[in-house]
Amino acid sequence: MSTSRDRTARATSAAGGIQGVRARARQEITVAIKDEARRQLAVDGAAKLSLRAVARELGMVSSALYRYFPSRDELLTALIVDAYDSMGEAAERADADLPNGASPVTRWVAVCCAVRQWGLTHPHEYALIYGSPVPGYTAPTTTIRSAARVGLLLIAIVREACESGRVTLPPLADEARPEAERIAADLAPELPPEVAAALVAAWAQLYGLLGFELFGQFNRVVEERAVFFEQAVTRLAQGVGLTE
Amino acid sequence: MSTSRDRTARATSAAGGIQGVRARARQEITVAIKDEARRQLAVDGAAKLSLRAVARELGMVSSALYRYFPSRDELLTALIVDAYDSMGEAAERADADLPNGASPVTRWVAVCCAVRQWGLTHPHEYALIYGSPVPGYTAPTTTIRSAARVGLLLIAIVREACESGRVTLPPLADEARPEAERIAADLAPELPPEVAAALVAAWAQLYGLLGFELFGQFNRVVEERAVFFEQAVTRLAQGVGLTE
DNA sequence: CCACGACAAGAGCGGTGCTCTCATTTTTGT
DNA sequence: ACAAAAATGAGAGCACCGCTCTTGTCGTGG
Repeated sequence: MSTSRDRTARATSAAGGIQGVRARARQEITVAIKDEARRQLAVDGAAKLSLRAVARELGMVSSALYRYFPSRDELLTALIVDAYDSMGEAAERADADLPNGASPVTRWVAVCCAVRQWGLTHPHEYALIYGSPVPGYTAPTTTIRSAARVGLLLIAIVREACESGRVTLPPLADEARPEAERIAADLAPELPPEVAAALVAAWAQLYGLLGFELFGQFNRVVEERAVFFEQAVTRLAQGVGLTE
Repeated sequence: MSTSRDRTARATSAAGGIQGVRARARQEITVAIKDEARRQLAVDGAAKLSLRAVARELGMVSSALYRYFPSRDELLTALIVDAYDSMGEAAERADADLPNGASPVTRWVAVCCAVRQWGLTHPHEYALIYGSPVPGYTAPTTTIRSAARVGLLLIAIVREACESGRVTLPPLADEARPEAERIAADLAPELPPEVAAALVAAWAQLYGLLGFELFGQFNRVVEERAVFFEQAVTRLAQGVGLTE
């Protein structure tokens, strides 16, 4: 009788920690699944990611996997969120690693290059998030926070540059003003409308450059891709009005 | 006896034309397969395109389809080539439809808008060619001719603008010069290196803008996408040095 | 201590891409 | 003109896929 009490106690304190062994195991298995899936993703690409193969590799039967992810798409969604976060973190770290007084242009270029570097290191994950997310599909709310990290960082850089008077941009054509004002109001009210609009455009263009490099469109066209990219994103910085 | 001769004769002249009935049938069935595949692509996206479903819809058995396309990937490649051509044709027509003395900037914007319009009309086909073509994959030689059409058109516009002295761009930073010269030499020897390099960057950036719109990255960010796009590609034109 | 709920395992369903064999039909060489 | 050769279609079958359902086991909370 005392033994059984001991066992119960152990289950909810010593061995299991605060959550109990089961909750702990669930968490561990969940990340194991994601890790293995990410591994297969990096090798074969998203199209060939197979729940059965993941399960097989983990020594479990495929149906067991559905206790952790209700479908293959849900697994992919989880990988997407992780990828956004991984990329966002890389970008933020690149910015944070800069010496304190770094100029806005320097920060902008550093962040862009960090994004590129992340993409080069994780091409399939990049394809997963910026490739072809089924046209018509809108990301679940849980992803948008992670997805926005790089964008928010770029906004912050430009905002700070703005506040110290290091952003100048010619005024907008009349027909483009209203939408620019809308964008600025939604995205960064502190920014002049023409800067906010230019920033959104530059943001998209950055991923155009990177996508072309990663997806082979630059094959036999651009060779020295690092210098080409740096040159292009420097001009992008000028395009949003960053002057130093 | 005369009947058998007649039948033979018909087979190689009247009914079959110069090529024989079989070659003709092969051609027709090939396009029928591609049409049906394109139909399914437009509905469900590339991931769900299924040879069996195509065969079923065409009233043939799935194995018969392999007489026309050796694999699902080959079918997709054929669709890719057609998509590039369709898009290239749309762009070329938009340029050709302009009044004769249209300025380079006007032509540039018109071509970009035509590309956008094509993408909006064929989102899944756009995703097929500019989405995620398996990182590491290099397009078969047959596709590059079709893939280059829009690019060549943009080059032509800039070249003509250049010849009439309507292109000016600040000189390049030293470290970016060699690669710019390489690009110019390979792509358009008539163009100044800084223009050629800027053109390649603008080309990629155009697809960044379009991809973000088509793939939902602009959801809840940009609303008036047509005016935003036109504004952005106008600035892209300025970025390659087009002045009017 | 026990009933409940989380879990792993297995069988199974309908689908996929692709291969192989076999009969039929067209083309082609003599 | 006829037989050999090549092209085509049909069908069965293999291995794999995502996903569901049932069954038995084992932590866990009342």
